[in-house]
Amino acid sequence: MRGARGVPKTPMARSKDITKPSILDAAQALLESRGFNGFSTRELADELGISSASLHHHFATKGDLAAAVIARGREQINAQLAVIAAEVEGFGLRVQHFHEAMQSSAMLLAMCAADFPTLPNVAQNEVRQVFANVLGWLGRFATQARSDGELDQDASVEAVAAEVLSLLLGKAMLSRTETAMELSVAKSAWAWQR
Amino acid sequence: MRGARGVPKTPMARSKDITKPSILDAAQALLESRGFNGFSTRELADELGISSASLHHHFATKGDLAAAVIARGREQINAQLAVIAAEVEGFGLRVQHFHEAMQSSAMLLAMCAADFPTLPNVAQNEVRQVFANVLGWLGRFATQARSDGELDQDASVEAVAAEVLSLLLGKAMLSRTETAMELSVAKSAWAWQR
DNA sequence: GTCTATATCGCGATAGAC
DNA sequence: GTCTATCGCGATATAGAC
Repeated sequence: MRGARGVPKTPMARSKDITKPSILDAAQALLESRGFNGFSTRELADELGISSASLHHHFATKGDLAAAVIARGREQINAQLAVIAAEVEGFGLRVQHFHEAMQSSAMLLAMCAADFPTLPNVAQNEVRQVFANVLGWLGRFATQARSDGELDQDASVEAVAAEVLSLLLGKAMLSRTETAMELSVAKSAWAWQR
Repeated sequence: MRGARGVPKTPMARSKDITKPSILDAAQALLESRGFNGFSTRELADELGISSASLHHHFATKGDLAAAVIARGREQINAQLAVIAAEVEGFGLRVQHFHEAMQSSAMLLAMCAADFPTLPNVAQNEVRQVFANVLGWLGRFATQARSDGELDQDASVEAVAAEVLSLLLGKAMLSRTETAMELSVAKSAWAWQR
């Protein structure tokens, strides 16, 4: 498949090319830093060096754009979770790897949660899916950990999953306030890591 | 001090009165549900049954309004923290009471963190203050707990404080996504509660 | 302290030429 | 697929009468 002037599409875009991924990258950066209602499509277009009309050619509405960003993030997250599921053993270790792997996605997830009630429906649906995926993944291995005795028999797997994810989201939120405090991972934290 | 028509100002406002607290209540509700960039001053005015011009008479700018909401929240929080500090013993118990008492403020704090980069300066300053207060409070008692042996000697008090607050913020964020999962407090969670 | 009316701006989105 | 130009609207905020 070739572009209008015979330029191959797939190979590494040379400097000036506007590709969907490049749009999504810039959009995600704005979404993470300012939130869905905190940036304009014009601003994004300017940053990409194109007009807002051109931007709307690639994504008809701002909601579609957000949905695409989230959908891409979800796929990346799912891929990372699959790797951890396959290559890491034990709930404590999996949670630890989860935490590390999700560093790159935590802010997007957290801002999507914050903006959720004001997001267009297409985007809301994507957000629901990511969170269901992540909570499901955590819940699955929490259940397994409970069977294996790594978690207390009377622990609520939903609560454990929600806490693991909440801690990730909360740290992302806290990091936005510029309140000086070490956010390094505590060695003190979790019961099941002891 | 009396109003224009000889009506006493302080005593319990009768149904139709627009008082600053009543404005702050409505503003806080919108701030929590939609975020600073997700609602308009007109919307707030409509909800209060006054014109947007009247609203601007009470608070000159949207930023001033947000700042006032946050300042009020900070005072309430500080009062609650003081009570816990005075009446509760032990870090584990204090954290537990902290969590319960902050339920009413968690969403405001979390949304302020999310919106932080886009907030007007007056509001940002208020946000910085609340977070510094809360983290300071937690850090103070974490330090004490470390001295008392309730926390490991090599634990980072900053990290512990940040984690306690992050978990609170994160749960508030997660609750926004409508992802079905029990959010009840896990009995499994914290090392220092064991 | 409330109102109507308006100023001024920026937003998301579209039209239509190239 | 990009552009210029513009539409229609809603945002924050102000002016000035009552």
